[in-house]
Amino acid sequence: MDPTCSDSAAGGTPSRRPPTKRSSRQDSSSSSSDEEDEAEASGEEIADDEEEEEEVEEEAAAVEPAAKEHPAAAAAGEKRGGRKGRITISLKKVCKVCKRTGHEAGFKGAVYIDCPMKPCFLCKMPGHTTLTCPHRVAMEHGVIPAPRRNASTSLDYVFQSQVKGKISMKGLLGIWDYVKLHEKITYDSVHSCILNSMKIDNANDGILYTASSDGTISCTDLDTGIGSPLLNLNPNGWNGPSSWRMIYGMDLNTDKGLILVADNFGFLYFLDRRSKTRIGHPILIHKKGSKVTTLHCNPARPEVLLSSGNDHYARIWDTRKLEANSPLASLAHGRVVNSGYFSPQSGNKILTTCQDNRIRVWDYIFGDLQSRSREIVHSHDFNRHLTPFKAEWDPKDYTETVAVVGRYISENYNGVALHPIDFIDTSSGKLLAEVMDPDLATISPVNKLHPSIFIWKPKTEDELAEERTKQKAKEYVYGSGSRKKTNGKHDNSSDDDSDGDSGGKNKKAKKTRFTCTTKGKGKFKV
DNA sequence: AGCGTATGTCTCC
DNA sequence: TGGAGACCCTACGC
Repeated sequence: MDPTCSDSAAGGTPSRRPPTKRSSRQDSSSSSSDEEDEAEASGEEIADDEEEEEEVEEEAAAVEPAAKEHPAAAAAGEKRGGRKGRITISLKKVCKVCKRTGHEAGFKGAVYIDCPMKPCFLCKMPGHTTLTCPHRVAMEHGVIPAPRRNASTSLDYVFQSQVKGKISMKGLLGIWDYVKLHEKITYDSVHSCILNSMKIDNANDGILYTASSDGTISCTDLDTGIGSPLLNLNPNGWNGPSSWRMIYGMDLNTDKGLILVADNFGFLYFLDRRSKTRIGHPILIHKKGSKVTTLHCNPARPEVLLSSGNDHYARIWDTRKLEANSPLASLAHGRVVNSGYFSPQSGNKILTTCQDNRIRVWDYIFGDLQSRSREIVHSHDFNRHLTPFKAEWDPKDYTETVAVVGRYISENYNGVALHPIDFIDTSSGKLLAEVMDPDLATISPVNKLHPSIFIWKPKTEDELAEERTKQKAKEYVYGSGSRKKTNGKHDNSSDDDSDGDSGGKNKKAKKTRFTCTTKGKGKFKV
């Protein structure tokens, strides 16, 4: 029944991998140093560049004292079954990424050092690393550290009970009022696999719809906790991964009383909310066999549907005349599209998150959709192990410009690597704020902003006018050449970015149309 | 503290 | 076309 228990898991640990053609550049640094050891033991020269690093060599008889200082050497000696011969302990710098010597990549304290042999991890362009990427968000400017908390709070309770607690089951659904934490209820019988989407039916207060990788849609009454299944795409149970259907995308069309559902094979289903029955036949809306990641009904025109999928497309549909291969528009992306959302008020804009490390914005869905209005470089290209990152609109931002999205690349916060949650002005690509908390050391791929509680305060007309004046003064002093320097050859957010540079140069980018209040905990950079 | 491992997509053969 | 293997900053249990 559980697809995750299948034998479909690919890859495996490096130690299980058979040898490949890349014999001189093996997967792990340990294996490559083993090779060097072997080579030296047999008198061969090592082809690698000789760097200035020293090598310590010990005779087998002297292993014991060496092992005290170098446990790895002892382990290596044991592995070889006490084979007599010279033990070489290499102190060469070996890059974990490209396996070459002479440089290192990885964490140095809380700062991650990039491999200079690879393209930039952030914007994917060659010639520089993440640290020097023009799209890099710098932490050093205008940061006000949050006070470290020692006292236990209600959040600590949640953390202790949920994160640290032993939760071995999958598909748990927890519901609580955040001011009454002790009344939290956990349901373990609603789904048997991970929950991918949840929607509360605003027209029927207290009804929650959930979509899961177990292939079912459930409807749960939040007051009574009574749930009922609405749809099961795997009525015949587990017959292997090739036939197991999982549901990721789901949305409600409250006008028509419909629930729209999409599976990991590219098909869209309609459910009638009241009769709890399927309507019509499944319709192929993305490449056959590819996952549909999100569905979103347009808030102003509920018959207009946005789907995004693993086939590198986001598509707009008219659900009144829906047929396969008949989208109103197909929006091409560089890689898998993690999510796509209409803007929350007018529904005229589209915001997508793609695994090519770019957030894309279309300003007007009834205009020319062939090319996106903006493309914002942002670090979120991590899909394995984690829920895919999804940028979302701030639902209470009437100007439909602010989006929230978690960031993958960490920042050094008082010696700790933390992953901020970014607030981005999608009209310019500028970072408005980043939120961090030492108690939140994990990555936050999915974030929901409160529908009514503001952490943003729109600027007054006077403040805006003052900023415009300051900006003009800067342009006069520095000229307009900075944009070229900043963006270089990268085609990023600036197609119609009249303000000049985008995401990375944040000393200038910090102030735009919003300020951020210091309500609550965590760190805000404005 | 350190190791093992689940997990998804992409590229190459 | 499909399968095997690679993959840069995880999170968590043992």
